[in-house]
Amino acid sequence: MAKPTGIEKSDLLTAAKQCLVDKGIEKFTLKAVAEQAGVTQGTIYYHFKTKEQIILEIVQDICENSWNEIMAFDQQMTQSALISAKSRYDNDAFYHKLFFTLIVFGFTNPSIRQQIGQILATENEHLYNGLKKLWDTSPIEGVSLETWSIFFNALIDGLAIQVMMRDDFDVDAFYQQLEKILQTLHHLGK
Amino acid sequence: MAKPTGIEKSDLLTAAKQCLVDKGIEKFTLKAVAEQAGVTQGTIYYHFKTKEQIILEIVQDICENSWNEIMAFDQQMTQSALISAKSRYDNDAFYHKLFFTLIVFGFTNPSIRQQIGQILATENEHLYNGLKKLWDTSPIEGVSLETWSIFFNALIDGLAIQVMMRDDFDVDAFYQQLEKILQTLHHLGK
Amino acid sequence: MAKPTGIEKSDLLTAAKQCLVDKGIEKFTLKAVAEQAGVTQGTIYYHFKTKEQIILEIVQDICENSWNEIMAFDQQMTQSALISAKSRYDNDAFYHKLFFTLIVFGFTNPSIRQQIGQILATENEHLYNGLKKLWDTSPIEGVSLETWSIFFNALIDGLAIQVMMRDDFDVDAFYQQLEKILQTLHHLGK
Amino acid sequence: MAKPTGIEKSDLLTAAKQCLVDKGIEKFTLKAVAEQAGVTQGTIYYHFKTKEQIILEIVQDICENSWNEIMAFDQQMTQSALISAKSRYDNDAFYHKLFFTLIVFGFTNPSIRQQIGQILATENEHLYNGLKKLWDTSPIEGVSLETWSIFFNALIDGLAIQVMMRDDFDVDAFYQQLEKILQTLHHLGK
DNA sequence: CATGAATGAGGCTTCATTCAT
DNA sequence: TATGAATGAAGCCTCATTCAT
Repeated sequence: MAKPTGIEKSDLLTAAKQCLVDKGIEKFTLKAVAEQAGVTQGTIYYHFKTKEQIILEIVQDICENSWNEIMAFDQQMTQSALISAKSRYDNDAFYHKLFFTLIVFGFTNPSIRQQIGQILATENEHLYNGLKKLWDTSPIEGVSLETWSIFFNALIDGLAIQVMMRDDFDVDAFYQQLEKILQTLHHLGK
Repeated sequence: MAKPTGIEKSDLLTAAKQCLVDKGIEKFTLKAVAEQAGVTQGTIYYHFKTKEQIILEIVQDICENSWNEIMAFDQQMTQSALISAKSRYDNDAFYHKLFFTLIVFGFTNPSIRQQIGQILATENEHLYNGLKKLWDTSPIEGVSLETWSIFFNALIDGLAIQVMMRDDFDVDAFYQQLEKILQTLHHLGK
Repeated sequence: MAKPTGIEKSDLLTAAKQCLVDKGIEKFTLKAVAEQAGVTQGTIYYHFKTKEQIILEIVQDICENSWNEIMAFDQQMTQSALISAKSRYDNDAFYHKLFFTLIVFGFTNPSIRQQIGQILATENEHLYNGLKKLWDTSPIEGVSLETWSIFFNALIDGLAIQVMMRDDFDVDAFYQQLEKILQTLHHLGK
Repeated sequence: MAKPTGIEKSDLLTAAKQCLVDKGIEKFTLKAVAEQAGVTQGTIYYHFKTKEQIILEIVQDICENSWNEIMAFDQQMTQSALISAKSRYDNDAFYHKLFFTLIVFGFTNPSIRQQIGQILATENEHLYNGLKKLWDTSPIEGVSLETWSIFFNALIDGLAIQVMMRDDFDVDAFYQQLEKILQTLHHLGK
């Protein structure tokens, strides 16, 4: 008993994220996390002070790490990649479920809420940088690029909801038309 | 003991909604609902078979009733009313919190998920009807009005998230610029 | 509301017996009895003061009524009818289950225990009367007919247990050999 | 809080048996077991998955352990020891109450019923072995020793019922006459 | 470092019982 | 006479958390 397992905090966080998405908020128990990670409950308490702390660190982790991966598309930004990359169901249902779950946590937990706000701000910024590369100026006068970035970020999240909740949502058809909207906007700017 | 209270199922549902928003998923307990409604836990079980049933009936209730009130703006639909009405924070943070909470419930509960999908479809339809009145044809060729309704519905939900999670979000400034986007789209269609 | 249902105490007792056997002691609830009888729980409280009272009246009912039917075989008493009649599984698994259930109730309820004791005494007496008709004198000197009646009554109950609890119990084979035992005893007495 | 108690599963089972006999099926609560064992309810759930599991393990325990003690008489088997040993009220009212209680549980729980059946089969076997030592051959032609063992086992259980339920049952007088029956059977075999 | 045993508070649920109608 | 709404106590069970080893 009491052998080093070589398990690190990040492993526990990964297990915790998986649990949160798989079981939902109500059944997100430390027992479940421990099982998922292959350790005992006691071990979790060696790494985290409380259950809430785990959730907080998940949020921080997303803020710091996950974002990088998700925003890798930053590089080869094209027209509709703007939106599609983060929204395609297959790629990130997991991420979006996790994200929305944390948002709902945020409703009653100021500290989480604030961090989620921070993440959103960062997302907006990333989109802003992407837009700057694509568009010389805003396609519509009086609408700043900052506003456009918020606009698209909101669109991304809202679409994720539709995709996740509606079985009959035709993602591909929608993106084809979305592409046209973006092209039109692009031409407006010239 | 055991006197009629004159309390009806709808009162319990109202109390339950309030609790769900106030306390969050984890602390959404039947004790809390009972207290909120001014009855005993036993009474709740006289009206609902299980806790899950309460949540299900909340979703159904939203589907059937709440929507009417929220969509009252259907009548005097103007340009940006399209979006703003449902999104203004002060008006319906309650509704949006409730809605997102149920969405997250839906992640792990197929039966709820399906109903939420239904609600989204209905929302899309309402927006579609509003758009038909505003626009003779789609402002952009190849983009159907159905797509636009999904587009705006997603935007509404995504914005709600930003509004709810970010203290520094300047709602008014954003809506002013959103208005311009809508005007531009409107003129495109001519 | 509040219509006479023509339901009488005996109907409720019948329903209660059925529940007791079907659901077992732990799940013997008044709700179950009410459903079985097709009335509401309130109705039960019109006829019985408490749940315990129902059980008590079941015992009394068995003591007074059921016994007559079960002991109808008294008339055509033959050799092994002595035992078989009351023991054949198909005929009275119901009765035996009820009886043993009440016995176990009696372990912790003196008033029930006493009545069960009374029932057993009556059973012994019935068997005694049957034996008197079959045998002029006891087949074994020094063993009274009273003892034989207890002996056979115990055998009947003990066999019922074996029959009820063992799937592989070969009732017919056993009774064939039991018949031989009884015949031998019969001849001993001559 | 949360200090090792040195209590083991077998201690909890012992406490549970005591409760089952003392309080009866209906009042056999985990709270009662916990108090009897001097632990908290939570501790019980650390060792057993459900309440039903406790009952199941009681049955298993009887099957494996108790039997050895009870059947110690196997060694010095004499005539009526055959029956008396297991039946004398003072010795094992506890065991018999427990046993009958479990039988009644078995009525509505197949898994328990099956194990009880197994126990009965084992009892029959033990009696069979005892009989083989006492009797060279069966006292009555056509009646196998297996049948006799079932016969006596049933008698034992049936008598236990009479002894437990009737205050006025004269155990000693009955056993004296039972002895005579056994002697007669013994002589028949010669 | 890590564990397993233990805790106690609290959650969901059932149930006997009551009472106004 | 019968009912349905309501109650509150109690039951089973889960869970975050603690602590000796």
